Amino acid sequence: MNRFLSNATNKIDAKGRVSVPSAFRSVLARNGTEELYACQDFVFPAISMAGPEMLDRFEKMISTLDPFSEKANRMSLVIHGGGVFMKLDAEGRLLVTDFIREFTGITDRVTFAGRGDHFQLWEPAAFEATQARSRQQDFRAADRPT
Amino acid sequence: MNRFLSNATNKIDAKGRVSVPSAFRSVLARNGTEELYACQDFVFPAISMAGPEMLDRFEKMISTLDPFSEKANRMSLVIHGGGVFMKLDAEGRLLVTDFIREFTGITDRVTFAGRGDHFQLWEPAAFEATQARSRQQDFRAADRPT
DNA sequence: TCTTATCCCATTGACGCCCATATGAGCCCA
DNA sequence: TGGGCTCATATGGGCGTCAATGGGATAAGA
Repeated sequence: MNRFLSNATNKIDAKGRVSVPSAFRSVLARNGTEELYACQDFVFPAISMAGPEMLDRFEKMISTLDPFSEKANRMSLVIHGGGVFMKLDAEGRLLVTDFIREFTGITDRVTFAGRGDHFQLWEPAAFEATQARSRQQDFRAADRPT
Repeated sequence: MNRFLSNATNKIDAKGRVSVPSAFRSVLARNGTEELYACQDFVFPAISMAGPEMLDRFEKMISTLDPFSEKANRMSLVIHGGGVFMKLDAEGRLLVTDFIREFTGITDRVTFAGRGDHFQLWEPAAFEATQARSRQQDFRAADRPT
């Protein structure tokens, strides 16, 4: 499998590290991803992670704009200024930095959620709640004939 | 990695110096940048820094404008009149001058924000606020890459 | 001479690298 | 079917290195 699927919750240890689920790590390995680009999600209080190609996609989008425009500047501020490169340690763990904690509310446990071409870091309760709500609102309602 | 990414906040010491984040310094080293060109950002209350090639880009940009236009004049005033060359000390610190303080509002701490091909110096709270607002305005709605 | 900037060295705390332990799922074999 | 074995994942922690910071000493400029 080459896509990020399902979810799992792991503990943060005393040093602030957390194991990335093995299933996700093997997707990364298969894609040859060494470094991870992490950025704040635009909708939810979650951190999105993927290989550098995600950053490339964002930059391509910015490059269509006038580089001196305010909009291009704002986008760069979020994409470049709000993104980080991280790498896993030998055991496949990553450091849960303040950058991640503050944005997500994560304290001692992390829920990893697959999102197809990337995965996300969530505060467990927030993930639970948001997922439950999404299931109801977004599907049940919309797609029914009125 | 050869781009300026992510952000970090460092303290200004009693002598007015601040450490440039190690990640940024290694990008500079990789590009062989010794001297830094600094100027006021056009959009935000931040100081932009990069190697001298950034000045070249700006000049090229101005040369596309009518040299007698007000816009060309204003730009030159900022780029040439407001630009400074700085260099780091042996420990990778730079001196936070009044030029920087007055324009940004920086007092005792500096947020370094990556911008891809350059990086910026911000007053921490201002960066936080501007980035958060940009994330909402420009991304939530429409313009996400597919 | 006094102030401001540069050079050099010390301290501390965080992070990376490495190895050890535990938990649990699957497997083999009786 | 049940007991024990094995392996992989998740977790815990020691230790060395480096980055961030502090501060004294020296050089340069006003």
